Amino acid sequence: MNTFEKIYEVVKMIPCGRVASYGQVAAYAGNPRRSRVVGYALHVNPDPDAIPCYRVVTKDGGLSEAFAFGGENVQRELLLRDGVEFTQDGRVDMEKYRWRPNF
DNA sequence: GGCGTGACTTATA
DNA sequence: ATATAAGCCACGC
Repeated sequence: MNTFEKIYEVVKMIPCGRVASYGQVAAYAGNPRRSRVVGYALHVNPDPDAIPCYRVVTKDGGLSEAFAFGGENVQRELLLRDGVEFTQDGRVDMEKYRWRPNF
């Protein structure tokens, strides 16, 4: 399986109400240094219907500055719709909403 | 195949 | 705290 497909698989396996960081996805894709490829993979986003790129955030739980699949505002709505709350800093509470496959 | 770029992360100064 | 370097992989030229 190519790195891209692995990334897609990982992103698709993110449950509702949870968010994962690029590094996390990259780590589960095989190597945490693939975070860049994760960004590119979501950038091309061949299947946005199965690949909720809005559930992928930076390590700080914040959205990428270049995030523009529809608008940062849209992302906030989608995450809120999934039950994810935002902190006053406009970031996701990674301690509570970070994707935890082991948990 | 090389080079530059990019939705990132980590390490070092 | 910011700045810089390196690492990884895919795409376009």
